[in-house]
Amino acid sequence: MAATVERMGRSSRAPRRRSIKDVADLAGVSVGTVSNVLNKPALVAEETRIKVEAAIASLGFVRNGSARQLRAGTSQTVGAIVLDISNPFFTDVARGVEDRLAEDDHILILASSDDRLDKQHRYLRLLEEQGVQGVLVSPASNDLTWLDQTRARGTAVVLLDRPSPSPQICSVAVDDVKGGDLAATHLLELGHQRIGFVNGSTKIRQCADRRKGVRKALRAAGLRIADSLVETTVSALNADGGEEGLERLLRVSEPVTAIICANDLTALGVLRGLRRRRISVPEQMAVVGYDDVEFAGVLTTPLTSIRQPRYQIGRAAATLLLNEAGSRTHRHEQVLFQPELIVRESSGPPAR
Amino acid sequence: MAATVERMGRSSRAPRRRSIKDVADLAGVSVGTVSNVLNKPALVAEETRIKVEAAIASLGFVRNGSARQLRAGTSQTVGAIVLDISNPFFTDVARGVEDRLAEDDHILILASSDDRLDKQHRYLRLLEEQGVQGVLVSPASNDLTWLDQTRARGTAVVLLDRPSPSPQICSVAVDDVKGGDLAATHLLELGHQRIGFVNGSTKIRQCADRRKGVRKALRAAGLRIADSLVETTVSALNADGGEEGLERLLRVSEPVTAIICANDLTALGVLRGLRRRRISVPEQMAVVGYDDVEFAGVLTTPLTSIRQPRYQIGRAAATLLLNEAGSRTHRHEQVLFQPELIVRESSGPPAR
DNA sequence: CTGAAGCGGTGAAACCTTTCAAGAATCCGG
DNA sequence: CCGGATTCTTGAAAGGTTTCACCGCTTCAG
Repeated sequence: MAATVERMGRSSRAPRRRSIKDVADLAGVSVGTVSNVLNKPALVAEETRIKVEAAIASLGFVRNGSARQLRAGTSQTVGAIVLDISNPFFTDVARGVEDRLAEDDHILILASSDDRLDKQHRYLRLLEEQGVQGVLVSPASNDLTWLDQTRARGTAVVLLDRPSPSPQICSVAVDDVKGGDLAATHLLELGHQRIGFVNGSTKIRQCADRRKGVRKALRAAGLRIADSLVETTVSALNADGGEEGLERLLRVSEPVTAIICANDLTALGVLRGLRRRRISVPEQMAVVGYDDVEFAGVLTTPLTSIRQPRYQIGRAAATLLLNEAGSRTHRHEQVLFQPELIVRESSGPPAR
Repeated sequence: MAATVERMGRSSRAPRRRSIKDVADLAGVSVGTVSNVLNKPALVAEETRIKVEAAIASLGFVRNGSARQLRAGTSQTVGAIVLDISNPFFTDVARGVEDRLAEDDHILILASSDDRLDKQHRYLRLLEEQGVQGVLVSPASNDLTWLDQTRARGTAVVLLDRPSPSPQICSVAVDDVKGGDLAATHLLELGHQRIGFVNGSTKIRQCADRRKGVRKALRAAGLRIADSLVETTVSALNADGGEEGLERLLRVSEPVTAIICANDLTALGVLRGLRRRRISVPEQMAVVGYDDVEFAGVLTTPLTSIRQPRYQIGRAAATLLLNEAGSRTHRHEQVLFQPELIVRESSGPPAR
């Protein structure tokens, strides 16, 4: 992993950027006209426009965004603060945001708070200084006092992957209760009566909601929670956490015939542990994941999972933000997407 | 996947942002002094500083980045244009970039060109307008004429994941020839004499380089390429491509005992195909992937792969860029990282 | 006692663009 | 050929920050 420096060279850089004035001088018009060519081409005569455009091209002129923004009072940037940029969920959301912004010629400043409040605040401040039109935030804590302050200073805010606590705040999220319900109902319909649930801490909103959904489904099927659900909480929602959870579930006296996992990485660990113990999937144990990450379908045993419309979430959030930043009389909206069950080979009926 | 709007509310937003002048008035000092408090606190007397800081806090003042940048001529932003923001490789690189930039209080504007030249150029222009200190670009084509123009206008450029064609250009990349060599050498040391290679088009630089490395290793071991290497080119470097490549390799008269894959997704397809045919890994067929993506180690048969120092690549690129943008007498550097072989269970000696 | 340097702060210029009232040029019908 | 409408273009102001020459005072070395 050692880096090697191969070759070197010296640099000398250009001194000063061309300004609109340089263009005006070259084209023999005033700066106002150049500005009009740039922003309201319809106002300027064909002939003049061509002259100016030629000057722009020959100088390689590029607008100075700062001056533009300072004067016009409006910027072309939007900020997003996500919890973890390495998480494919947020990456896909970001892609949706970016695509939507591109349609309005805006660009995205993407930052990752790593679930830390201090980083979230630091980025929030930097983005405000940049004069972003607004920010999409996947909040790192339940404390939302910063939100009012930020909005009071004129920066629009849309909550990402977190339902809004108030009708005064825009948000885009997914119905995690429904997701848990879908997973459990699917297994119940296959005939399972006793289900294991490898979950994360209920302090995490997503985990708490998914748990709620699972329990709801069991009750709706007329089962007693105490008889039909074996829950285990793991500290890390990754493959190792999954193996650990599996181990605990297998030690329970009355064994489960199916396992729901809080996310696909956890499910991966469960699958790995089952394979090591030569417990076949889905014949001896059904497994359902959550997130439907890209590799879920290409595992040696393709994984049944709950899909969230990640790209659409991003698009919706961007749309809301552009709308909120754009109009003075904006109607705040709370968008709630529905998750979807993707059935693959890892789930089947329980053994006879 | 249908979205539902749950509740609504109306908005009313603040009229005007606080300026440095408001702070000065409240604190009873001049704007120059406030500016000094902000930028050179050492220059201003303790007492005055405290007064000003109190005023800033009580007004909730946030610097206007545009005005600052316009006057100071320097910004706090850096742009990055990557080929695919959904690719974990680039995500991890981005994280490295971001972390490094944070140390210097800079922020990252991240854009994805999706391998399209038009998008690359569009983003390049927008970033220039924003007045970024510089851009990290993973180029979408071999045409680098834009680079000189961009630099002539004063924007620093560092190539990402592409070795620089000239000593006048900074770049950070990984030695893909070495990576191919590592994979092949590993298999040769295990005793394999006849190896399959599922590769992408050699038009892709990474694929061409890795192929070069594989062939080099075989020659170094005294083997004839014609006898020891069976190559197959697949159109898509994903799981389906892998299955397709595997199928072709298995049809060859003199069978291979090991397979090298152009990336881990391809390897996933190969593994899946082998499993379906009940060919055991690694006993009957050894498999080596490339990239060491996160799930490589948690597959049902953990995958031997070639790791690239993604995070470090990002950090290095950011460092180079900050350096190039910062100093007038910058020495251009071409950093080449070395890949690393990660041995897991999918590779073993050939069957007797 | 003098001149220079240090201190803490001031106020105006400069950065580059957009905006807009007003002026110039052109064109039309009468 | 004129008055007036229409179409283009101009010039200057405005926007918020940083920078820098400068000011009046104190301190200190010579």
